[in-house]
Amino acid sequence: MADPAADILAHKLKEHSRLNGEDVTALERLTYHRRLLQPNEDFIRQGDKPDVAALVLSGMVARYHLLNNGGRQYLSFNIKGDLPDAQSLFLDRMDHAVCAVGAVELALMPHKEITRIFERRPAVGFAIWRETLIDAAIFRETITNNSGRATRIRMAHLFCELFYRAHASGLSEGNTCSAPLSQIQLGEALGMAIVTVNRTLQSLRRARLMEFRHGILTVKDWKRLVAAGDFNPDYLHLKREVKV
Amino acid sequence: MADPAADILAHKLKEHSRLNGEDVTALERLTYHRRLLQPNEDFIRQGDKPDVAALVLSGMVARYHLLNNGGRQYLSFNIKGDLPDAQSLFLDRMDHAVCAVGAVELALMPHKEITRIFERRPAVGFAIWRETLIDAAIFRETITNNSGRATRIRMAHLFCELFYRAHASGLSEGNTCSAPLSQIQLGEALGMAIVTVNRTLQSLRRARLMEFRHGILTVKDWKRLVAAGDFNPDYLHLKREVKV
DNA sequence: CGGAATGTTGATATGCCTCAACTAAAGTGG
DNA sequence: CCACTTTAGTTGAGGCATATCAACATTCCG
Repeated sequence: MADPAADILAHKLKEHSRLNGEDVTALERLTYHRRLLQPNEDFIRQGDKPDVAALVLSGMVARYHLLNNGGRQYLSFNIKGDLPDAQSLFLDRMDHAVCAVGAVELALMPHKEITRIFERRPAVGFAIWRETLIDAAIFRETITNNSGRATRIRMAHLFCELFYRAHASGLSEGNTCSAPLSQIQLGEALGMAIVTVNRTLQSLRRARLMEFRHGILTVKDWKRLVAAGDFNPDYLHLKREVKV
Repeated sequence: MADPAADILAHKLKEHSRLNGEDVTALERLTYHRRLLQPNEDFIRQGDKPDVAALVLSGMVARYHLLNNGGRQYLSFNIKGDLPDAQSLFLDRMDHAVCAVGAVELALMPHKEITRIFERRPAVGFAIWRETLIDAAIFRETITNNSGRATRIRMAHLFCELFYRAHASGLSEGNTCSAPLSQIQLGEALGMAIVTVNRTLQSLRRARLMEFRHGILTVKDWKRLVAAGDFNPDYLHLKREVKV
């Protein structure tokens, strides 16, 4: 019987790539080591040299930079099916850290086993490559979001992305999804002071676009939230249209 | 005789990856079509579906997003040896545009020929994959730079990166390098108003850290510029130490 | 030489950060 | 289980950095 982690991985890669039966079989033969993370626990630190790659099975992880002034800059958030450190397959040292947001379950796969698959099943390699390219596309969008958009638009955009990606991966429940972030963390992701985060959240709530409480995002009016966030999901490069 | 473009490509990939003689031979057998771009000319637009990948032979190209409000957000700048649209090998549609900054010479290589190399020379595929991963690392650093750092640090960091990368590719001349950007473009890269760009440049010049005039960056005091920009080149993932 | 784009300077406005105080919730130990 | 401590969230006031506006200088380019 195949490890359920293999299903999660195969399912995720099929969101954007084509895999045949043998490709999936190769994924099923990988070794998956379980690891549980406490909320806020660091999984990888800047400078580490991992020899395994992680697959998120449940919960949310965050990638971040430490700033010289002691601050923290969140770079992206990853959910079930994501490979937050796939880059470590080809970049020796981590240039950023990865931590758990809320409780997290990971599956760890040895680099050597993964790269060995690439020799016989190039399509698997291309799918994971594509996964890292989508990652990069999300980083680009974040540059634009954090540099070029006003605070309210910026925050709406982040929540659009979080909900859309959760929804596309089947993790939304009705008009809600889990995002166990504090306002402090939102500020460190969006480059805003906490006070501003708080007031911007209130503004979005008063406008009946969305609510965010206790780590639960509730979308009240998707269409207007998308408009308020200048959100266009093309950059996520999903194979199928995702209806919200 | 091999196309000089092949040398440029092989040389670039060797900045971070190991290639053997056969790998280089494979690169030499690629078809390289020349294309010249005028200053400011768009090479690819958002939504395009390229079937060739570009190699920068000379000059500088910029990748950018168009904003809904008509503005422009520059995402990164690429110089000789860079592959600004390598992602198009595996992502159908461009989620951003690429334009020339100053006059540019490109070599275009058919996607099909490149992916055919991957079958026989996986090391070439991994090297180009690594190239796209370094790209992503630079995007991450840009998120941090534009979201988490004050204007003066932010600008110093950008110039550190531009100089360091030019220097690593052998494109610096003494303590200067070419960066044919206008102050308007700097503002659109850093998320600053033009007036602020102008005054921040003056501040860096008065402090005798650097000068930027007529598209020429002159480093007056590298050590202090690095300190002023919180610059640490680890994120560029170069194989060798680069002494400035 | 004239017109457009870019760069420079000064003055003003404002969005957001900082500071501060307080409330609410969550986690801890007796 | 409840006092206690800590962390997260909320509200108000004030100041500063940076955007915006406006005028002018300079360079570029036809």
